[in-house]
This record gives sequence, C-alpha cells and structure tokens, in this order.
Amino acid sequence: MLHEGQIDRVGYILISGWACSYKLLPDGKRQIVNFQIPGDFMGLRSSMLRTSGYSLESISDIVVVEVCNQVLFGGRSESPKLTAALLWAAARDTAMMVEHIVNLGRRDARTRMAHFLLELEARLALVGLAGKAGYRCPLTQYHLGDALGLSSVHVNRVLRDLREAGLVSFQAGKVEFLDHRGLTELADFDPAYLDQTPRIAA
Amino acid sequence: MLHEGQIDRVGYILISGWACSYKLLPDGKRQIVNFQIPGDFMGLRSSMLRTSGYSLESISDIVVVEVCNQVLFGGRSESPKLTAALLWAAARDTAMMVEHIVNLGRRDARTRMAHFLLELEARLALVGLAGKAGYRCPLTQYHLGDALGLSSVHVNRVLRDLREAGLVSFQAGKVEFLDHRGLTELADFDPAYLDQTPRIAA
DNA sequence: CGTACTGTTGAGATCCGTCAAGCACCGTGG
DNA sequence: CCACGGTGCTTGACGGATCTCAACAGTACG
Repeated sequence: MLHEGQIDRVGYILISGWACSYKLLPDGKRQIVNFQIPGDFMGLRSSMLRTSGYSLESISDIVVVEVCNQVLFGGRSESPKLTAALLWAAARDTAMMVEHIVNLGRRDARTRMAHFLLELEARLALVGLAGKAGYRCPLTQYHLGDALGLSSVHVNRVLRDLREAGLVSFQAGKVEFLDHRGLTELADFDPAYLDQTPRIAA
Repeated sequence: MLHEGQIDRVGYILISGWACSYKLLPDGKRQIVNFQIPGDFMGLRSSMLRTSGYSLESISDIVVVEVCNQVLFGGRSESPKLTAALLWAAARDTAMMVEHIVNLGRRDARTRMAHFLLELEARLALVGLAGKAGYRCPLTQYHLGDALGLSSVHVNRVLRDLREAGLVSFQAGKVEFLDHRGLTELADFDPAYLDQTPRIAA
C-alpha cells in the first residue's frame, strides 16, 4: 500500500479492513507500532515524522477516505470538527503508545498478549466490531509477534497457554474470551486510557 | 514533586535539572516513559491523559516555569509561538516514543543502551549540555533499567561490556564516547527523528 | 499436484532476571 | 574521630523466559 518516504502530507481515515504502522530494522526484524482498525486515522505520524524505515501496510483489504491536510491545517476554521477529532485521535494514539511501552518494557509474554487482546477488544467495541463473545481478527501470529516484541513461535506457545488456562482463545481468525475478568486481572488492564474524551478544553 | 491525579491542567517548562515520567505497575515494577531535560515541556501527557498510575518525578534538583494552559488553549491568538512550540514538542515526543517502542521490542540490551545514550546526547546537544567528549548525566543504573526494561543488575553488566568494548563509558555521572561511530553503527542510530522542524505546515 | 503461507511442536542455546553478597561513598550523630 | 545506615555500584551463581533452528501439518490457490 503506502511506503516510506511519502511526503504528500495527506492522511487517511480507515473505513473498513485493518492496517498497521511499523518500522523495519537493518537486520530484517520489524516492530509494529500500532494497528489501525476501522474509524482510525492513518498516516498522521508518517506525514509528521521523519523517521527512517517507517512504513504503513494493509493487513486485509481496506477502504480508506483521503483527507487532504490543507483542509486540516489550512483555513483552520474550515473544519473545526475534523481538527478536533484529529487532536482527539492524536491524544489517544499517545496514550496507546505509552501503554505499548509499558507492555514491552515490564510485562512478560502472557501478560503482554492478554493486555493486547483486551485493548483491541475495547477499541473494536467502540466501533461496533466486538461483541460479548469476542471479535474477528485478521492478524497472523507473525503480526502479533512483531507488535509484542516476541517471536512467532513464542506467540504460538503463549496463545496455547492462555487457551488451556481457560482465559482467551484465538483461533481461526476469532478471538473469544473465556474468562474476561481473569484475563483483565492478569493483564492489569484498565481501559481508561482509551477514553480521552474532552480533556483538551476548547 | 508532582504526583498522579492532578487535574490542574497545567504544564511546565523545565529550566534546569532532570525529571522523568513513568508508570507504576501493581507488582511494584515501573516503566519510565521518558526523561525530561532542560528545555523540555513537562506535564503535557499527564494533563491530557487519564492513565492510572502515571506520574512525574524529579531526578535532580529542578527549576521549572509554570505554563497556564488557558494561555495555550484559550485565546488561541494570544501566544501563537508558544502553541507552535508545543506542537513541535508533541511531535518530537511522539517520534521518541516510537523509537522507544522499537528499542524495547526489537533490540537487545547492549543495542538498547547504546541507542539510549546516543539519543540523550543528541537531545542534550540541542540545548548545549553535551560536548565533543560526552555529557554529564545524573541518572542511576536503576533509572536506566526502568527506562530500558532491564534489571539494574543487567544494566551494570551491559555498561561494563560497552566500556570494555571501547564504545562508551558511563561512570561517576559522566557519559564519554570512546568510539562514537562504532556505537552509532551498533545502535542503528539515526538522529533524524529528533529534528521535527517544520513539517506541520502553518 | 506443487507452492506458499500460517500454524504447531520439540530440542537446545542464549539472554536476562533473581538472589545474594560485598564494596565504596557520604552524610549523620555520638 | 569513628560507628552507622542509606544509597548506588559491582560481581558471581543459578534458573527461567524466550529465541533459534528445524521439522511437519493444514489450507488455499494456481
């Protein structure tokens, strides 16, 4: 889809499908920084940041709406709602990155995975893509590994552990929560950081 | 200094001294998200984020200037320069968090440490606090461990490795580069992400 | 029918954490 | 002056979490 070095200063809004932003390292490893799900902005960072090796990639088939940034940063008064939404998204993105840092730095593989699956559920629920039972998820175990700083082999083992412990099941593209409370406790998951409502006073 | 739960919606600019922002986990571990050095904004995230367990702490004696956010978000036209500087700082903060995620997720302890010390050098150089030889650094090995997701014991070993390999020395509160090129190569360090100059078109 | 991709499992190696002990420094108070 | 406690640094031994290498199964697709 998109690749690094694009300077067109344009963002997108993801309508359907999943994508991810990641950075490639010289030894071939990659670190996924974030996943984009329907309703998310895409390209914010890539248009504002000059980081080498930083790229966007679609995971499933996707539909996007293009957002010309002249509208965003240009007249200022032209589309205050969109600008506000963008600030909201940026704040939430920051909050998610903080959690990501905590996740990678101080939690072990099981806890990390649990936290990740719960965060995804909370995000998907906001756009109606997660139900009581769980949610559909097109990510491969390689995606999970690259996001969580694990090898895909270990991702596999961790998923089996969590399933056999009766906490979550991730099979055939579906995430199902078997013990939501237990998982939340294990992961020390508090969804408050995803709800950055009106903290920036207008 | 400051502690979580403050809702006064105020930011600070750090004039002298060092501080850090971190999150505490229920098991007592902590993850340092970022260090603040002179010239940095502080409290941006803590006033915009409602994340539990998120705190600020001073590392050395510090001097700050208080910034009332009515000035920032209020009149809008009152202080465009400050607002622009804040946006710049936010963009750089984001870029640093991306690097932090990559660091924690996909680099081993030596490389992580190398990258961290080089990033700090680049940041300090911008405010005149790093010279050719190196820089003064008040961080303890515990700080380094909590920032890099390592135990302080392992931090100690890694620092000895790097010193004996003739790359960097961190002793007695001073960081000295013995082989700057070699270290940069080892760490895959590219300072471009710290220089977020005029990417946001006005 | 072959190829590519994803998932699965095992065995061995490695990195890093934990526990433990000891040292150096420094300020305090007797 | 010295004893003392606190903090930070250093090192060794051991164990565990995770990685790497390797092989194989299932599925989709040409």
